[in-house]
Amino acid sequence: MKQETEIEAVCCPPSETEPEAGPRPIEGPGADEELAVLAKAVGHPARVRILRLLSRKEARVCSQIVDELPLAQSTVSEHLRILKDCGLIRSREEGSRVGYCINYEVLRRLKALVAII
Amino acid sequence: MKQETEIEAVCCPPSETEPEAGPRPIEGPGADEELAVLAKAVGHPARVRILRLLSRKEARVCSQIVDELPLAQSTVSEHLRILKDCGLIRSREEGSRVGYCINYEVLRRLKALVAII
DNA sequence: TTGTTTCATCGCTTATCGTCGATTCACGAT
DNA sequence: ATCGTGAATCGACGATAAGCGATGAAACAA
Repeated sequence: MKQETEIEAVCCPPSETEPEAGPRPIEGPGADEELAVLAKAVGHPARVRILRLLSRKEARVCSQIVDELPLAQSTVSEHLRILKDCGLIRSREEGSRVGYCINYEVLRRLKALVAII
Repeated sequence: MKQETEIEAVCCPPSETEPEAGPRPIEGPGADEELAVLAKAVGHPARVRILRLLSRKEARVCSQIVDELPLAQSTVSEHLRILKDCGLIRSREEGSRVGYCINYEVLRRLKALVAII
């Protein structure tokens, strides 16, 4: 049996290609760039919607997310890729499906960066 | 004598064309769109930098901001316009200069919208 | 096997963004 | 009046983003 906490049970493991999430400065040029990258990813209504769907657990797998949005499957897939590239979400293969979940570590980081503006 | 608090003394009055800042829902489609608009405005390093300069009071007037950024004056002016259009900053004519300041009401709103993702 | 489902990726078109130099406009100073 | 300064706007350009349909790959069902 794998060691799974309540929250990890429905979430996705970190991937190798995921951006580093270690301790980083919350100010300075690097932080400016980091905040800009995360904010840009959030800067689209469809992606905000996706984040909320995942956060509220109203959807988990790709096909469910597609059903909730008035966009083509390929477009939704692209939005998911953008959110994944900046680390805000993670994915896990589940048979023929793909489950997505929030990466709360990066989301906390975004909140912290916004909070100190 | 005008009624000026410590903070208002260095800030700018609301403009007529400024987006409505009344009580609005923090969830739902409207909130998604609102968060996307604000996040998109923050989604550029130069604009993050401008917000920090204003927040830390390291710069106030346009020419100071231009001096702090490695961009042409017209480009900085465009970034200022984008931040102003979404309500995150305000401007005030000061003789031949233009003073800018954070609109803390809208900034608080952004923080709240991000916080509940 | 063959078909179906699920999702990512490719190719393409259109729209928006970012940047700049040049121009214009409004003030103050001379 | 003219000049100079500070800032917004304009026009153009390349780069990036957003959207879609079509295709491809993997998993499951029959």
